[in-house]
Amino acid sequence: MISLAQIKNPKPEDFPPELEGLRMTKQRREVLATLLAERDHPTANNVFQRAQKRMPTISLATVYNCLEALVTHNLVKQVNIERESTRYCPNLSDHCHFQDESSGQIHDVVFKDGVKLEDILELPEGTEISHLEISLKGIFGKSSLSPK
Amino acid sequence: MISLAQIKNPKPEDFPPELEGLRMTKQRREVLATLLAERDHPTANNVFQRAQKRMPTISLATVYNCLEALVTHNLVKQVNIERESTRYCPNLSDHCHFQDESSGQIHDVVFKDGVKLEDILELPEGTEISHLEISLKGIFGKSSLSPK
DNA sequence: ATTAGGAATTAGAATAATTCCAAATTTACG
DNA sequence: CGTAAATTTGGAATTATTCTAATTCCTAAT
Repeated sequence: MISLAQIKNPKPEDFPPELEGLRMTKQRREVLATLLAERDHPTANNVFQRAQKRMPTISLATVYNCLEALVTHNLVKQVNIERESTRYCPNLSDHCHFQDESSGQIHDVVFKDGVKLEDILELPEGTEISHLEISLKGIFGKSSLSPK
Repeated sequence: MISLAQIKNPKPEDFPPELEGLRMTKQRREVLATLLAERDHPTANNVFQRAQKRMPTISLATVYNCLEALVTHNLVKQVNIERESTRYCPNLSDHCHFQDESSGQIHDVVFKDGVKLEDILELPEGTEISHLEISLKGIFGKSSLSPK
C-alpha cells in the first residue's frame, strides 16, 4: 500500500474519497494537502491561513476538526514542544522533533539504525506503550549536506 | 553538594535562605516543600491547593511565579504530557515520564545503565541539546517488586 | 431525481490554563 | 531605620482550544 504521505506535492484532488476509513471531505482534503505541501510543522492557525487561500470559506473550527480527524486516523501526527501551540506533521515514520532555538524551525530527527526506545528504558514487565513523544531543543547543527 | 531533592520530607524551614542563587522566600519554600512532600507530579493548581493548607494566604499567581523561579533555577522540572496542564517534578535526575492510562498516574522512568539519548539519535554534527523531554503513555506494568 | 438521516461545517460563544498588571508588601542592605 | 529592588497578590487579560447550535452536505434508498 503506497503511503500518501510519500507523494511529493499532492493536490487535494489526489485523495480518494476515503482514506484509512476516514471520509475525505473537501475540507479534510484541503487540510491534508496543506500539510503535505509545506512540511514545516505548522500550527492549526498556520494551516487555517494557508488553507484559506485556496478555500476562502473554510473556518478555523473546521481546521481544528479536520486536524483532529486526520490525527485520529493516523494520517497526521501531533507535535508538542513544551507549552507551545500544537503543531502538525504528516511524516508518519518513527521520528522525533528538534526545535532550533535560533531559527525556531522544527526538524524531524530519526533514530540510528535499529534502535528502539523501548530497549533503552527501564520499564516494568508488561508495560504497553501506546503513545510516545520525544522533543528536543537547542542548536541544530548545520548538516554538511544541503549547503545553501 | 547534597541535593535537597534527596531529603525525605523536608519542612519549609529546612531550606536555606538561598538555593542555587534563588532567594528563598516563605512562599518559594512552601511550594518547594509541597513538591517534595508528595512526588506525584502535581499541576500548578494541585500545588496551590496543597500549599494553601499550610499557608492560607498564598495566591495561585504566586504559585505560578514560584514554580517558574524554581524551574529556572533547576530545582524543579516541568513535565509536559500532550496537551495536559503542566506538571511539576522535583526529581532532578535524568528521567522521563510515563502516564498510565488506567490510573492517570505518572511514573518516572530511567534509562538503562549508561544509555544516553544523544547516542541513539541521528543528529547533525555540532548539534547542542539544551532541553530534552520524553513522554510516554500506555499501560504501566505492575513492577514485580513493591507488592501492595 | 428526491428525500430522509447522519455526518460535517460554520460562526461565535465558552472554557481553562497561564500570563500580565498595578498596587501593596516584604526584603536586603547600607 | 530608610530606601530601592524584588516579590506577592487579586483580578483582569490573553490565547489556544473546545463546545454549541444551526445550517449544509452526503449517501443511499426509494
